[in-house]
Amino acid sequence: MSHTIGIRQAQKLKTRQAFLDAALRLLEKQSLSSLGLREVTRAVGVAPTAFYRHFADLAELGVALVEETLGSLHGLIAEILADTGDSEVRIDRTVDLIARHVREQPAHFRFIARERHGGVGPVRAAIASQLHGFTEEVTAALAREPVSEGWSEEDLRMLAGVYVEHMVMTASAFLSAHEAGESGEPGSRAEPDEEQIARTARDRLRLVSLGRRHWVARDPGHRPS
Amino acid sequence: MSHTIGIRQAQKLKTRQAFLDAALRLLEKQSLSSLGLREVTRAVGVAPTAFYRHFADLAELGVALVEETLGSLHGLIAEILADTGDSEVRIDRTVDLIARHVREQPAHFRFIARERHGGVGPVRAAIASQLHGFTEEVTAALAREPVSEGWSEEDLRMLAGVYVEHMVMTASAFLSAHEAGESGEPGSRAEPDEEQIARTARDRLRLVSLGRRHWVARDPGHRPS
DNA sequence: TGTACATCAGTGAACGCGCGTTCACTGATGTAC
DNA sequence: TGTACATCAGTGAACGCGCGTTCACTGATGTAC
Repeated sequence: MSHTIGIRQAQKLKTRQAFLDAALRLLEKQSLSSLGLREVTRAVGVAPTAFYRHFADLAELGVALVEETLGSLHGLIAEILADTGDSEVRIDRTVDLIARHVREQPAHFRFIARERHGGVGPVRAAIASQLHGFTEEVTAALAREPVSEGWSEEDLRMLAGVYVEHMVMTASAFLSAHEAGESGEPGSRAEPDEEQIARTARDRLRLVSLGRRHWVARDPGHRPS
Repeated sequence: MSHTIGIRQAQKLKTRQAFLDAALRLLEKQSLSSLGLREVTRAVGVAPTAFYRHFADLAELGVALVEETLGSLHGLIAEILADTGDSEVRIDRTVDLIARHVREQPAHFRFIARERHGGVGPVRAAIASQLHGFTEEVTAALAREPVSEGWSEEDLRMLAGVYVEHMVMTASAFLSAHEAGESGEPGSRAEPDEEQIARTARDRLRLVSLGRRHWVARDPGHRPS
């Protein structure tokens, strides 16, 4: 091989990953703006100062975490979009896919839900940028479908946005179910369980699907841009 | 009068309100979990210890803030629902109403968006409870409309959830527009302006409206509860 | 109405603590010859 | 391959600071008679 990465670089990457993992775990119970630098280094088992070899501050770590988290989701998006055909089956598969991913890596989804509107600007911006990218991907995929004939670019983008928002919202709902399921839920109001959430998510997709089928483009002369 | 509230009690309420106002202002730039007790008392202009005369901790203040914020929104919900008829006009009015409220009290909406999935449990619970209440109100209002004939309770609740989520989402989108508008926006990607957001919000409502019109209840024999 | 005592919203000093950041360092890894 | 120097990921002591919470207090307001 031309150049295997050195021991030093490999160890550095390992430590960096340890920072990301530890932070993600700590962020299950709190938000990024209340997370402490020393808290993270303590969890990793290194001196506080070691942190600065990898990140300038916690916001930078947060942005890295966004990229790791949402980068891994491009696969999910592709998987959903590949599942073609606008049938009941497709809707079922989509919702199951989201449910499974949330069950498998809840911390990642919780992090995104929490920081999407959280108190750390650069992290909010990174999430917004990634979600925007998802919407673009979905828009392009929708444009390829025969059903989309006659749809304007703007309308397709709107529809794609609905799907992406629905995905985020459904993931967040599944998370609430897990949370409520963990505690003895002595609360007054009964939390919906995973199957109820899945049913609602499917119905929402059906609703949107129906709307899509009957969509009529607005008069293009109205409010020309 | 039988019993005017005393000077002492009046002063106490005034101070309490000052706490809420100061906190809400500070929370425009950060999240509740990073807000400091001393930060709030400093903004109000009282000694740190005065805080404990009103709240046990910042989570309790947060919950009070949720009640103040979302309590004031019941009016908005009622206003939207009173605006009957499933027409273009109704959709326009609804979106305008949200836009106006967000413009008038952005801090309240930002607080809800931020803390809905934030790091403070009791506050999350309080927001969830209020939004659940909104959904119930909307469900009841939808049930009263003639169009809803043949709809199951569960389907109506699903539809109501879509409307409430759409409201929250639209409010949050308007907030992003204000944020981006304030800075010189040197960012790479151009943020949509208020009119673009409004147009997308209206289109989404149209999509849902179409779906509603063509809705067919699932086979009730499927998955009996 | 006037007086004597009770209440309690807000004070201010004091505390111990964990924070983020600095700095000079160490010793394993990398590189040039 | 062996040696001598350079790099740099991680160390550990030290710093000044603001935090949340405690406590005994003060003095205006409330109340009983």
